[in-house]
Amino acid sequence: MKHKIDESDRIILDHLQNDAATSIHALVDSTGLSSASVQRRLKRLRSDGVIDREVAILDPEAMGQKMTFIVMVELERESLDQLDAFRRKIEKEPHVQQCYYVTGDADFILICLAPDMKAFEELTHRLFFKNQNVRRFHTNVVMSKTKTGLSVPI
Amino acid sequence: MKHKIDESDRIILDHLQNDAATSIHALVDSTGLSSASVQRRLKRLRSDGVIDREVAILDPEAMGQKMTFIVMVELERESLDQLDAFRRKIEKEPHVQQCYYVTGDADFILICLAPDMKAFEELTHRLFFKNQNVRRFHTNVVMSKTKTGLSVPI
DNA sequence: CGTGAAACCAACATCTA
DNA sequence: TAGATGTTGGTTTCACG
Repeated sequence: MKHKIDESDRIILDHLQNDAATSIHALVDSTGLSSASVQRRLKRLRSDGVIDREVAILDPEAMGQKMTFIVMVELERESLDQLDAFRRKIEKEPHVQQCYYVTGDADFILICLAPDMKAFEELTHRLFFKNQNVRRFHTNVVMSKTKTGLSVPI
Repeated sequence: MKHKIDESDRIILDHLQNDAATSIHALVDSTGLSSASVQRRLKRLRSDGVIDREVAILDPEAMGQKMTFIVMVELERESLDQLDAFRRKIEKEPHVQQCYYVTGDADFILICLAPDMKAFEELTHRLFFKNQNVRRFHTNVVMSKTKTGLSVPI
């Protein structure tokens, strides 16, 4: 459970979060460990949840999702029930890519994808305007993405 | 280059963005296509950049990055040079996971990771306080992550 | 459908903190 | 003593032709 991550682990993880298909042989080369040892470490890193999952990153543009929006949402009432209700709604909405519950003026910050403005407007209707518990929301349109990904500093 | 994505592609991509290690056989089953066809499609999806890359998602907590911050940054002057300079700085900073250039009050919105408050404070010094061109910045601390990932709606 | 490469797994001896 | 390592070898899986 408690996983002490040493230098070799770091090397392995650094490779994998750039390319999940890195061969064991390549990891053997860069760590200096044996193949068996690398395999054991990999297994542990996965089962301990250090490696959460391995996924393909798709290009949103190519998938027709040409626009990205960052939305700050302020709720009317912040009871636990209301928060959960909102979360559940978000969970089911594929156009919301990320959702953070935060301190400060806003309650939630969302990152949304949509094919165009019209689609986004419809999304805001579904999620916010029709939702009594949303006091207000504020949208920033993304002009360009300087950095994406979910890389963790090693 | 221009990639027309049909229903079978969608099925394939949907699987892969949940699990990059999905076997070709599994894709054959869910698409009804032949093994060869799935392989061809896969190859094209990759070379056309629809599949940008395949990566391991690490658990930030397990890596000692227990805190997440969302930072709105407003620049002093928005000349192209200034924007690029800022971008370059961000690019090199591993603790900045994502960076978006946006419309609205803020110029940039960042998502940052740090082990603790102290480390984040140091980050703000490096990136913002010491930077003449940053007029102001505003931080939201993430209390919980309702939704993470970079999944694209299919 | 067959083939070869790679990943997987188990067993055992060694080393050391 | 408990845990991690390297070696070996056998088995399985899977992509690819």
